[in-house]
Amino acid sequence: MALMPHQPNDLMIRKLDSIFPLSDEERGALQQLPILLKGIKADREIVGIGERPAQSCLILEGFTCAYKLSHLGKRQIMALHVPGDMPDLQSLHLAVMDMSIASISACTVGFIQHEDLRRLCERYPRLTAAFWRETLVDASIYREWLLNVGQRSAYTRMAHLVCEILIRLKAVGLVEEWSFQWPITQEKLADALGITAVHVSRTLQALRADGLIRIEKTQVSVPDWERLKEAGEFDPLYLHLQVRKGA
Amino acid sequence: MALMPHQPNDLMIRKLDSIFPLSDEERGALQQLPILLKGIKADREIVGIGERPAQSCLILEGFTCAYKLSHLGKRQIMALHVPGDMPDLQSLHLAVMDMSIASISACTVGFIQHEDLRRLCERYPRLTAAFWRETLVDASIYREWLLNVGQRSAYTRMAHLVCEILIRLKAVGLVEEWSFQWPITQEKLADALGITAVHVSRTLQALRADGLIRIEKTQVSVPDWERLKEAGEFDPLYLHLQVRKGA
DNA sequence: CGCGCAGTTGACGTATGTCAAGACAGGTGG
DNA sequence: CCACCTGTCTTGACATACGTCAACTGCGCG
Repeated sequence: MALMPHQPNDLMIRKLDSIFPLSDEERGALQQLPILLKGIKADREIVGIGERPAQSCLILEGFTCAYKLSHLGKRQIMALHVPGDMPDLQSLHLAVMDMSIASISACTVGFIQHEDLRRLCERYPRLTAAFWRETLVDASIYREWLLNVGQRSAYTRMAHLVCEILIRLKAVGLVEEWSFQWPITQEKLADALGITAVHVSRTLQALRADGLIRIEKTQVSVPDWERLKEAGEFDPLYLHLQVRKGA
Repeated sequence: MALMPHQPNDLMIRKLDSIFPLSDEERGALQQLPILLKGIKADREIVGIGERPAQSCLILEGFTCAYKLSHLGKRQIMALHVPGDMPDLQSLHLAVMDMSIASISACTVGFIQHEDLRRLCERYPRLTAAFWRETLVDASIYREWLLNVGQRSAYTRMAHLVCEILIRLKAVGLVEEWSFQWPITQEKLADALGITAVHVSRTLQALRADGLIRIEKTQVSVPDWERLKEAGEFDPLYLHLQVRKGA
């Protein structure tokens, strides 16, 4: 398994280092950062809207999501998080949570005190930049989801989401042979895509019939990446996975 | 007029100071920041997707928007910017633009070199935090728009957008008597809300018929704020306009 | 004066929602 | 080990918010 749940600091260090090469000193400082591990069952709220957390969390295993409710009780999932993500890093500078974070599968989460993060940022400005950048990538993903939900058909939207999750999981070593574990119900997919669960069912069937995805239990496989990418109008630029060099 | 286009630094200082009280030294440093002014006509691209800007911009007068296109050429406007906003501050840490910025009315924009911003941030960590926070508020607005586009009816969406613009303009002193200048076409509203221009027309008529808004040329008036707020399911929490005190 | 863009209106089409019934699978208790 | 139960997914019939197309109006600008 590429994931190392018992070394949460390493997961964070590897992720930051991959786009923002760290010095030994910075690496050492991150290694020292206290992270409190916690196992969480599926469908549990981790942070609620309106709260004022004194810590941020780091996903180590499993999946979480960020969501809000409309007045009619309809839920919009605004982001899905995979291992390595820090879903509420924003709370470091925005006192009040404007969304809720919940687990969508059983997961392991690490908690980091804001106090510790602030100290770290004060001493290492480059780490500040790295964390800031993380939140900017989150924002970029929100923008792409807006395009997805606002302008694309259910079919394209779904294909796009599968592409995104595949690439993000690949980046943390959780994809093998174009195949990955993705324990998510159709109802949650519906909330993420802004359609109904019934329509998710039909849309997935269409994607399967077209040979773009295969699903067995919670295992998703992509037999033809190029075709899925095209169907989802997917361009990974918005994930900012590399610091693209040159002009 | 509350706006001072000839003192761009002041606009920025006032905005940052209002949520993040600045020391005299920080204020002085911001005052020194070179800002290059430029007048821009309506419907001009200011920064394009794929570019690698060496500067960020600050809106001084008028309105701009951030957008992307789907493969079918449909446009999603992901954000509207009002005076005081920095639409592409993100480019400070994300090398490649993942969206385009364009004027939606004639406007005055100030350009700030990344180099200068970086120097400023290195010397004044609290300013780093303030700028970081700005980008976090942008992200929060994207999230609310996702909820808006994904889960609410056209009628509610439109009411919500009007509420948001009113509050944001109010924050920079551009609202008088629940009334403000908003030179935006219905086609652009359509692109922002993820509906068609024809449907915008009908929706605005419904809002007018219900006495929630009045429109004369480019002047928008809100006769009954409480009712509009309710119709738009609007809660300004997500704008993070104050650092809410206490638990 | 007239061109052109923005907005309006009506008729009609459709992607997606709603409701409701049934199938299936996984977990639990007897 | 079976029986049951609950949550998830599927399927069909039908409803609707919103899209599409096209014609028309009005107004600002050259």
